[in-house]
Amino acid sequence: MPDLFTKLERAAWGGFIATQSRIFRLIEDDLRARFGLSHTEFEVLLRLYLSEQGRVRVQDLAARSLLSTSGTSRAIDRLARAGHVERQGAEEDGRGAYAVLTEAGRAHFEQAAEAHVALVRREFLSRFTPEELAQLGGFWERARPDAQPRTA
Amino acid sequence: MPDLFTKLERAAWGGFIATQSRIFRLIEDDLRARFGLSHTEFEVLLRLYLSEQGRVRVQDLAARSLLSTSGTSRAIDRLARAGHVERQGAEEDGRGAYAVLTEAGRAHFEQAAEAHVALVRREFLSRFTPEELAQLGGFWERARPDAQPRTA
DNA sequence: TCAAATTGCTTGCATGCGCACGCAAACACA
DNA sequence: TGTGTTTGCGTGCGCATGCAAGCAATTTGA
Repeated sequence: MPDLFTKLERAAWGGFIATQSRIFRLIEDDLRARFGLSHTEFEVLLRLYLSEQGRVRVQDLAARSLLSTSGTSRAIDRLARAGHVERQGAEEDGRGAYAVLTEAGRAHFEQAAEAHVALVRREFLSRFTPEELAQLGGFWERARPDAQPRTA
Repeated sequence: MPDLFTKLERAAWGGFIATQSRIFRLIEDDLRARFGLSHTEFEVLLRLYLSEQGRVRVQDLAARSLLSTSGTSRAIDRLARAGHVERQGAEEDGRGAYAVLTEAGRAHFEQAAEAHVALVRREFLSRFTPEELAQLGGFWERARPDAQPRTA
């Protein structure tokens, strides 16, 4: 491994890793300290917030996140204990369950989201010009699984 | 949050997140399935491999990784059980302990590292031209904590 | 010189996670 | 309608992790 990557590759990949781990740690710590939320819980609240009625089926939450169904179920447990969401049986399917954002949860999330965005701007986005941001966006498009490598 | 980010920001930041989580998942799964290693354990082996004598003090390992001292201690436990490393008391300090790479561990790591590099190339590096890789490297420099935001 | 403070590492405990499993509801289909 | 299968969710279990505490070795300082 010491020489398996070229200098160029090391700068591109190693920097990616370093940046990612640094910023994620900051986000985790900030959300936990100021809002009592894990990144996972924040993601769940985000999905609920973006949804029409502020409610989403457990399964849909799991599918959209990186969490398993059981992990999602437990995240909802924690959020429910904190009063941010409530469980609600699905009328149209007796097996199903909704997680529903409470008013308190909505307010709490809005504050957390604002802080989150500020942190991402401060630690990441603000370092680049608009042109560079667009360029980054283009890079990520090409990093997607279905995209083709340069040398096919 | 729905409109807290601009389109431009969303492309740059959201793509970063998506790329990161996708590739890390691939790496984790591959290392686990083919080499029985977690990313954490791989990191520990890497540090040992890069060291002079194939041995590093527990504390130094912890400082370089994202793991706590206790987490490092347990990672060494697992690697020792698998025969990849051995513990060795420090001659110069009776409290200290080295993790030492065994020959088997070295061979195992070399294979894992090769596979790791291949995966990173296939899923990430190969998507970019050398110029773009250099550009990415430059971006990560500016994303470092000590770097200044564009608009100071 | 020797007791107090510090250091290096390990261990008990609590937490979050995924996997496998269980239960109940829904569906398929004869 | 009845039975076998599938689906949606929650729960038991094992594992990895961080924090706080413990233990032994070293360093400090009067």
